Amino acid sequence: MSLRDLLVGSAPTVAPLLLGMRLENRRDGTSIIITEAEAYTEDDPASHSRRGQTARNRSMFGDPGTLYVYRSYGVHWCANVTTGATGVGEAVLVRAGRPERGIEIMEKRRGRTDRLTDGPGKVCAALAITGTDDGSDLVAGPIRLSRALSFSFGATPRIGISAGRDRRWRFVATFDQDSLPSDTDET
DNA sequence: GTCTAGATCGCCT
DNA sequence: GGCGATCTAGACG
Repeated sequence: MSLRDLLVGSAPTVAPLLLGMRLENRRDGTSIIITEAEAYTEDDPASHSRRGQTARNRSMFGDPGTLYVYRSYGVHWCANVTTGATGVGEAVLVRAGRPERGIEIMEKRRGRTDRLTDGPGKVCAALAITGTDDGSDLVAGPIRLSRALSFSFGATPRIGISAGRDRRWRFVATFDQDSLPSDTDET
């Protein structure tokens, strides 16, 4: 399944799938591994798309895989991955990540060496994502989303119970060993 | 036209 | 835990 196909799904479905993915700025090689994501939909009172399309949230209604960037509190930029079919106002906010590559550059941008990307505004600051990137394509553009950790996951019956085994509510991820970040990447 | 709340962050106490 | 920074869409008059 292509990344684009994956992003056609609804935001609450796509959000957990973004965990473990890489978000990178190909202009300078900085990247993070996404660790927190939040879904926003059209019928969501907290969503910018709740009252239909406007000039600001236009990207949220764009093709799946579009980057939606907005300014928060007039100070910070926040990056979203647009999901759902074109014309549907859904997106997933990249809330936090783990620094992966170009850490020195990100440290310089953030003016510190700890907590580089543990908030949505910080993610954008570290990766130098701004309003000018709004509407760009996350699959082929300068700010790019890609599958970083090679893993598969499945749902199985829960362990150690006799009743309710038909509910396959145990979720397991299996990682490819060499796709895991090394310990030396720790922030 | 004016007011206000907001998907935040860093610094202050 | 509180607060100010600083911008914008939407609500209200």
